Amino acid sequence: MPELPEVEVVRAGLEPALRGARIVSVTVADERALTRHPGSGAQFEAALTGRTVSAVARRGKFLWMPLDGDADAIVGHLGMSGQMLLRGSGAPPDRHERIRLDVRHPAHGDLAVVFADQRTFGSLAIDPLLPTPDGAPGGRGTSTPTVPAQVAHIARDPLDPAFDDGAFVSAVARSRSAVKRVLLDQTVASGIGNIYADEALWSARVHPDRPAATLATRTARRLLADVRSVLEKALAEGGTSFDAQYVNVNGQAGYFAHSLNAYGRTGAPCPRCGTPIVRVSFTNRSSHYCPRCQRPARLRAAGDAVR
DNA sequence: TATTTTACCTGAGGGC
DNA sequence: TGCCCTCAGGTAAAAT
Repeated sequence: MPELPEVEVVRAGLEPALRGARIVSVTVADERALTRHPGSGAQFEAALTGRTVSAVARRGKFLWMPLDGDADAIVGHLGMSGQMLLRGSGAPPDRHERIRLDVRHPAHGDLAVVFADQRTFGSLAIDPLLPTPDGAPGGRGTSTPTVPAQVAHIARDPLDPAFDDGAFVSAVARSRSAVKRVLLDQTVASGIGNIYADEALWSARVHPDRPAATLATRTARRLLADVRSVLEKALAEGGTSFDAQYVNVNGQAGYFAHSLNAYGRTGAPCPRCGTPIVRVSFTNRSSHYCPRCQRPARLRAAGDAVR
């Protein structure tokens, strides 16, 4: 499932092919891929034809491609199963292909960018660019301090140099929700999904259901550090692939699935202590954790003060 | 206001 | 072989 590392792999793959490329034609094969776009498929096609892509940017799991003039951008979200694939000009349709952009790059020639999406949770849209409140660049891949309107309510991601650590720690301290829920809240920190939430919590030895506000400040900071190291390691390995659902722009899978310690390892021994990893239901999905390393509650004075 | 639940969607895989 | 059921889960809207 595409989370921050997977989306960053896609962004980095698209960047050299799209930066400076002119959109020659657009084909919307399935309008369900435009659920966040205010206009019709025909309007989407007409509005983009002839425009030039100036960058490929990302914040959290959102991608966007600013267009000439820097007033608007193509915004994309991969949802559960979305893919952005680079194909040769005239390549046959991909399975679950929803939208195709035919582009002409001054150095790389004619290419096709295919948005394919089995479960149709992902989408593309044209969206105006708004200034960032903090004046810092909107996200990875751009130096311009703007974000698409649809991304404006999302927090920066933990790998963003302008990420506000203090705001994260205070959001954790304020919330009565389970700490895993806070990690998944894109308005607190973006880019974290079910896989990396489980991995970071395992790494920090924090139980997913523990009320966020019960974490000591130093524990919250350690959790944030573990979030970062898990994301960075996954990024270095090309992201996590379980099946054909997540691939880079060339259709290749990532390797991080081999490095998972908790997620998807139900019944397998915890790499730290050997206790079998358990899986529990968590808001229509699953949490995986070590019942020995990640205790549901600790005595605050004894536990957090010491470690 | 803060938090929780639900809808959206398709294909893989298990059970019978 | 084929049908039915469950599961995967990010986001935003709706409900509490």
